[in-house]
Amino acid sequence: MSRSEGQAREVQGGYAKGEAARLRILEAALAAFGEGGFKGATTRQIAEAAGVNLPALKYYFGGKEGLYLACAEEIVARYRARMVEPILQAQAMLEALHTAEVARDALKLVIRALAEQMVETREVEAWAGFVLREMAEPGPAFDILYEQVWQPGVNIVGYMIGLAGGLRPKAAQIEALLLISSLSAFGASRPVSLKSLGWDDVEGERFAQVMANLDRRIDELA
Amino acid sequence: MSRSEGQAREVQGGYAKGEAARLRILEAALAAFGEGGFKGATTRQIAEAAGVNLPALKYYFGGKEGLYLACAEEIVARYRARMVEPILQAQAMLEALHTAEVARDALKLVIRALAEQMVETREVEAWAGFVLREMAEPGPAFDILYEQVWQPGVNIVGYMIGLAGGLRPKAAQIEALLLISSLSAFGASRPVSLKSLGWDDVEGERFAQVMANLDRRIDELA
DNA sequence: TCCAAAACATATCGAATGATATGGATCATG
DNA sequence: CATGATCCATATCATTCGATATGTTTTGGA
Repeated sequence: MSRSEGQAREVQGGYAKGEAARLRILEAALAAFGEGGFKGATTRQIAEAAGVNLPALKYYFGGKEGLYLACAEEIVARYRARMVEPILQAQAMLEALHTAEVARDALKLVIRALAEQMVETREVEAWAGFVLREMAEPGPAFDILYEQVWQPGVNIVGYMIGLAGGLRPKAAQIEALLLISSLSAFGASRPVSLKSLGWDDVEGERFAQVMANLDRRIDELA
Repeated sequence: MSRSEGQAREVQGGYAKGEAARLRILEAALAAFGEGGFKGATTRQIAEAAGVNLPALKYYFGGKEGLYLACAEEIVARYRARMVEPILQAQAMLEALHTAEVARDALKLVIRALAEQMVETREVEAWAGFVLREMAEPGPAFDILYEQVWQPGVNIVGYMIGLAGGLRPKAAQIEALLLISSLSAFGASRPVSLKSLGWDDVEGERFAQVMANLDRRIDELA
């Protein structure tokens, strides 16, 4: 008897080989789910992309849905890894000097970090699709993504917008939603945005141009 | 021999009964594809929701993909029906008086019309999902939606932003993308936005609050 | 070296899905 | 009312998909 019910396996021993395969599967699944959503991606396609055979998915993740949830947790982990520092820094700035101007600078920091996540690599294009899809049509991973990524993000941005200037609390919340949603232009729907702009990437000077627009918008909150 | 190759049927005679069924199928398909995307929706589910049997889909639309394309065309038609008037009005305003202030007012008109489409009904929530999904991951209907809906929308908004104030042409294009994308907060991902705001709809006073934010943003373009 | 745990592979099953063959019911019109 | 076009229903096929039963190879520690 290997492992009990259809549950996923938990790493325990010092076996390193399997962990590598686990990661390959996770990576392939992130890309596949990000593109096609839960139903759009097939287990065979993921297995092939990861260079493993079909039962490996059950072996490591218990099945398709387990793999999907594991992807959500991985996204949360990566999001946190990238956002913890800028958010801490923003909070430090605000504790040191509690003015509207500092709030705007702190907000720029956070928005820049979010934007960098959106733009970074092809890999991120996948998880942006994953998150936005799950927010649009709640699936198995909705709760974890909403509570761990979306809601905290909207809250902190809304809070800072409130401190930043002339918006009343509700208007600040709405502004936070609009601001974060506008980032999706370079997240999930980036290919289209690039086509509209006649660009073929969003790096260097081009990323700076986008950030200039976002920064200007934050300055206008004064 | 009824009709030639797997092609869809074209209405010709004065038969009215079939047209009603055709519309029921189209409506059900819009909702289903809007929620789950091309692969996420099943033909049986659509047929049942429309109150017809399975072969009816082939009979009227030639198959699943034909139905999908018909949905895209229907979306284009509805979009045009709602946007033609505000766009004509905006153009008339600009022809009468070619100033930045008028441009901002004209832009408010167009953005309001777009926002109303996003907010309107549950029905629109479906096609917003349809369009955004197709923009995120190009499928069979990408071309028609991009050329007939997305690109013209971005262009006209970008043009007006350019007229509206202090943005250089490229910055105006970027701003147009950000502005339109921010509307998706109340389009595809509306349920989440409502949850974040503690609202249960976006009507009346609440829609006015959202529009106030958007209008303020347009005023700040000066 | 030995062996149990861990990792991988082959083959196949049952359900769901898109499609369609085939025939019957309904409708508009001469 | 007869007749062909239009519309609808039953039954079934071939694929694809997720899952898993079963057995083999590899790994790392005693």
